[in-house]
Amino acid sequence: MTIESASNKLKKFFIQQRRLPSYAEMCIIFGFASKKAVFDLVNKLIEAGLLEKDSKGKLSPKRLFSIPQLGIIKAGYPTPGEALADDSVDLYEYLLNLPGAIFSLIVKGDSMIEEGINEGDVVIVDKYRTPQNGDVVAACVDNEWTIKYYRKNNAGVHLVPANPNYPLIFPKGDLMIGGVVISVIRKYH
Amino acid sequence: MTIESASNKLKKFFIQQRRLPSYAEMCIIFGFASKKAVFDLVNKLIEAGLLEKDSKGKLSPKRLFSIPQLGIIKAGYPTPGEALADDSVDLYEYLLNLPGAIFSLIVKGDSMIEEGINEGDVVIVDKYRTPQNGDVVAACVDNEWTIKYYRKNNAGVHLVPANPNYPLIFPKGDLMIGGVVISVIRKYH
DNA sequence: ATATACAGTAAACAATCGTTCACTGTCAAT
DNA sequence: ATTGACAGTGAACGATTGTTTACTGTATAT
Repeated sequence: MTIESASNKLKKFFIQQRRLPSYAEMCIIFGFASKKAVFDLVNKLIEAGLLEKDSKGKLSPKRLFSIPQLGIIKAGYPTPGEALADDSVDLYEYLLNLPGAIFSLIVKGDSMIEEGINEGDVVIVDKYRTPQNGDVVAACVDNEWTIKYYRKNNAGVHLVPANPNYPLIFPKGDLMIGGVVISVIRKYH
Repeated sequence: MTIESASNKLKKFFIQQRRLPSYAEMCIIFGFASKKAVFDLVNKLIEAGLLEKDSKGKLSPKRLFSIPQLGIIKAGYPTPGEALADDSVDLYEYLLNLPGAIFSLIVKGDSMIEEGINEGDVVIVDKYRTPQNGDVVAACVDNEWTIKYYRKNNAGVHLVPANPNYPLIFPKGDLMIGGVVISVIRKYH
């Protein structure tokens, strides 16, 4: 049983059950007859930095779900750059740290395309954040949901699309801000 | 102790420890002196659909980290639309189901801005996916990393930026495709 | 042939696990 | 004043936990 194969099996279990298996369960997963074999393997996984034990000796995934962050990539001209860093970003942690009062929406249309929000993207909206000038907001204008820039001046609030082909929106009736867009997630394929 | 407050405390614990606390630990977290009080509260959380017990009676988070998906938002003109759905997307699950051989990069520059990839965005790259024509790829051209469209014709492979202000790249030397961009994550603020 | 290291088995350990039971107080309704 | 419903205490339960120890092969190196 290689470390690689073991960590994959733990990963699969964690995704399905949202917890790590006990040593007895690992016996089944790994095909061992003795918990000692699991015990040794787990210690290797800890040494490899994939798992860790907290102060109470309880097991938890450490790097099991972290995505190695290789550095900064130039999207403009390729420029002489430093070697890719060996850092790692924990998206797991990032997502779990989102505030409590959030919801997500699937974007349809292209009025925010110049902001880099495409059709099909998922936007995550914080309900209770107070919108600042220039924030991307999900708003309900005259009973329809839309996603636009939030603008406020002494004339009042209006909504601006990032795509200049679309007009500004000056809400005639009621304007309800559903929340401020705090994250955009796009999945290719 | 309200369900709301309890689930927030569990959430906080899970984010820090990547596991649910035991009933004894919950006593401390919730401020109870008896595990029975915890037992009752956990049952309420299960009834509320926030936690669940698997076939072995082990506790795991259910909706604790799911983000309610309220539906589809029009980013173009506000159009008469259906009421927002009461579905829910589990980003937690989405992230955990990413393939194994991935890494992430922070984007610098604006050559992919028309694809909706902005400076500061995090792109997630699958190392081993075979790039198709039109895929966004992270490539190492003449020893520099860059992110571009992948184009292949009978003349060979070249890289195309989404921003027309930048030139096509015909690799003189070696071209190494670091991988295919499978996801883009942007965080505002 | 012998020694050494490695990987797994099998059994036992105290500690902790989730669960249950009988009980205590507190509040609201009758 | 009495009742009933809640919410929590405190102690006890068998089961399971992670860990340890002694042992068994099997392969490699000397």
